[in-house]
Amino acid sequence: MIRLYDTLARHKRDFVPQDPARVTIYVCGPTVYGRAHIGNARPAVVFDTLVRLLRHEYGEGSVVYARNVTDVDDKIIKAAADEGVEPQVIAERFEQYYLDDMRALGVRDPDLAPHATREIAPMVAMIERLIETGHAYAAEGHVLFSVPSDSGYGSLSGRNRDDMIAGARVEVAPYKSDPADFVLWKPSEPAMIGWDSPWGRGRPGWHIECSAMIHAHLGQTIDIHGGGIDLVFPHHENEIAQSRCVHDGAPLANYWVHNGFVDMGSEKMSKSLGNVITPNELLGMGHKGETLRLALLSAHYRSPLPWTDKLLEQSKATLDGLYRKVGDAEPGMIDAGMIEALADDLNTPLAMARLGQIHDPSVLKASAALLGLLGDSAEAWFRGEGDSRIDGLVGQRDAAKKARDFATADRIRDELKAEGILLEDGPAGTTWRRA
RNA sequence: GGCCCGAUGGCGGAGUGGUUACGUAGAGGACUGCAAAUCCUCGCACGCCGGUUCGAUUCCGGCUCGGGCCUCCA
Repeated sequence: MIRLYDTLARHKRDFVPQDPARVTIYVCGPTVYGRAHIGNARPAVVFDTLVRLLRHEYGEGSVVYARNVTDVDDKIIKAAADEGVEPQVIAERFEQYYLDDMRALGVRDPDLAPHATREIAPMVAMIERLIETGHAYAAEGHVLFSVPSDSGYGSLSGRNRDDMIAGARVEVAPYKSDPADFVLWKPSEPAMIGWDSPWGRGRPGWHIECSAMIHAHLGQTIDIHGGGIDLVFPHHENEIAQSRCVHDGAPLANYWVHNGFVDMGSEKMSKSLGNVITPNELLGMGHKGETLRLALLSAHYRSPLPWTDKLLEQSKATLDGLYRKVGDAEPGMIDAGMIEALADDLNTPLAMARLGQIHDPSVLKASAALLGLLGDSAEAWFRGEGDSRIDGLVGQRDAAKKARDFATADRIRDELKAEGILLEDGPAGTTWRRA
């Protein structure tokens, strides 16, 4: 039995899917206007791990995982204008980068990747329905969701309308009939990307996108909805309101799962704070994707994760040890203790501890796969590309050692060490690996 | 101001009302030509003050500090 902390219920709950043969999970994906940073990578890795666990529990083909791509958005429009290209050019470029970066971290592609620009019709239909039922209204080319029309509003984030208005930091637009109302549709100027609609040419608001695509691809009520903790309000709160009002009160998701932030120094990593580091940069510095993945899984997903060089060192050292142990084993049985740890609200640190206790290499290999780790051969992990020059030098040193010319042997070893090649003399001869 | 989290050994990080987390770093030993790897051993860790209890790092209250959200945000 898998247990998950449900943000809506505010405690851990036994996970019971509506249909074990079709478990549905939707995670908010990237808005593709820039390169993903390591904080953006956390939900991708966390939910990839959750999906691996679900597939193990319910069967490979019994889980439908959707992660959307927001490819129309004001930041994309701005980036496109800055470069003098169409928004689509920006969106396609950064989506590709995103996929490349996430794959490098061992994140498998989702089953479905709906794009906002390809799903305008369902969004318009949903907005029309909201207007018909009195939950939305058109004003000055905009369509707004009427928050006072939804009595259940605020249940996810735990805040009421008065709190929101009292704490509002943004000026209220004049066309809103209530300060808490949010945009479903906004007008586009003639030169700007847009679609025709009953309310004139325009583009969708951010929140309606997810509601409409979830309904179109996964159904009225899904099992799990995931995303970063910052999406709880307003994004997910608004999704809930839209979907519930359209579907006669049916819940949008039965479980709400949110990951915590990656911290840089003493504050969160975010583009607006300008303190980001990207997987792309880290990969370029010689760190391996798997090291980044382990680092992201080293804390429980709901805790903040401080990102430091030391964390990367320690993650790398841990993987070195695990790869030494696993060698070139074929996957066998999965360790029950590891599954138990993951099933308890995806306790990856505990799962890692269990992993370290496994002695059988084939059990280790199979168990680590559930975390998306140890997928390489030890050979590939330690050496990467083969290198005949190094093999030659190792041979020379071997000969020197046999002749008891340790000065020469040590010189060769030191020279290789200077370029990051470590030699190890074992009973079966000398092996080398990259630091 | 409103709402919500967290505080564990050098570092990262689980967990538990009374017994070893684990990883990483470090110390000592074995092994080794020397290293590396490996194996063995080691370190009075649970923010502060009260309370409950035979006993609290673990439960309750207060405090201090740190962090997040309050319509850009994973």
